[in-house]
Amino acid sequence: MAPALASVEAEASADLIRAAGVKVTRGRVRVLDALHAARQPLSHAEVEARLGDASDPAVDRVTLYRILDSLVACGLALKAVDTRGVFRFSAAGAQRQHANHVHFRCTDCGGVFCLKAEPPPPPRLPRGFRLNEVAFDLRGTCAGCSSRVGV
Amino acid sequence: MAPALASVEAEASADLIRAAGVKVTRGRVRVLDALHAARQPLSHAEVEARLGDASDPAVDRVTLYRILDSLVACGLALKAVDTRGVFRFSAAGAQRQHANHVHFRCTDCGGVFCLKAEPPPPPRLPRGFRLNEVAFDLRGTCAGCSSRVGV
DNA sequence: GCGCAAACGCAACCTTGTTGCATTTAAATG
DNA sequence: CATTTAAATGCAACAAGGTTGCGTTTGCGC
Ligand SMILES: [Mn+2]
Ligand SMILES: [Mn+2]
Ligand SMILES: [Zn+2]
Ligand SMILES: [Zn+2]
Repeated sequence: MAPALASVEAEASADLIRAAGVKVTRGRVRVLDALHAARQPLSHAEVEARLGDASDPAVDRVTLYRILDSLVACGLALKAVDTRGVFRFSAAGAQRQHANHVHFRCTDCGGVFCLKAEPPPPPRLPRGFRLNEVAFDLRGTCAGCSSRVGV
Repeated sequence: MAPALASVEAEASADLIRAAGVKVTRGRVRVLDALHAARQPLSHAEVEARLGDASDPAVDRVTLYRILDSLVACGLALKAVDTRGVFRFSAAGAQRQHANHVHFRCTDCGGVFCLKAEPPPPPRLPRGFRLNEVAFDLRGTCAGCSSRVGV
């Protein structure tokens, strides 16, 4: 099990990056891997946390910004802004993953939880409005944060 | 034309603020006025620019942030994030209570439109989760932005 | 008018993201 | 494999947008 050499996922990411026509670097492979493994779009800070320990940053902060933008530029990742105004990145192809169900967003920890229920059909829109996406979000405190309220 | 005293619009804004149950201050009146006069949702910087000259700031930067949030909190304004991740504010229509209806959020201009439909009852949550707020948002392009696509 | 909670102004701070520049490296070439 | 070079990286400095803490002022109920 020890991943002494490149894992299968890392090889797949490397191939994607090569096919996209840009240089294959350790940073890009690890970041694209992280995006593929994630169940939700990740912020810069979240990618950073998944890559290296706080003591061993794995990639420089600025380099990570540039890696993320380069993956977007070559079409391997998507960039979108979240409700707090922070950019989030997802591996291309996984973007429609969360279109058909309800989400619970914890206002304490920022965590997103996918619920089983699917959103109801959208109401009729005024003339000229064009619908792109339906977001049915519940906001509150998740189980983890609720339990450690008083510590 | 010289607005030596309070204008008609300022009086209307003051009334709205009073009716919302919060203190009527010069800053709040001027900001709500600016939001009503604007054709598009305004960022903090844009409100600031409309209020005072660069030499005479009219309201403090931090106070303006707090005024904008207070108008949102009492339902007189709506807050949304634009594609750059910057918050934009718009005057709310007749409704002051936005928890009980669906919103359409224009991803082009950041505009928020209150729809008539009310959100469906939330699905059952996993054990330990505490619900605080339900947001049923439709995202897309508003009529105004749709029509000036090619122009 | 008086009193007080609410709002304000100011300084400091934080988070997210960008720019400039010197150094390193992927990978093309021979 | 060695050479070469454009692209990628690391680090420092910077910038915009937004928040926190705290002492002072003010709207407004009495
Ligand atoms: Mn989901
Ligand atoms: Mn920002
Ligand atoms: Zn619009
Ligand atoms: Zn509304």
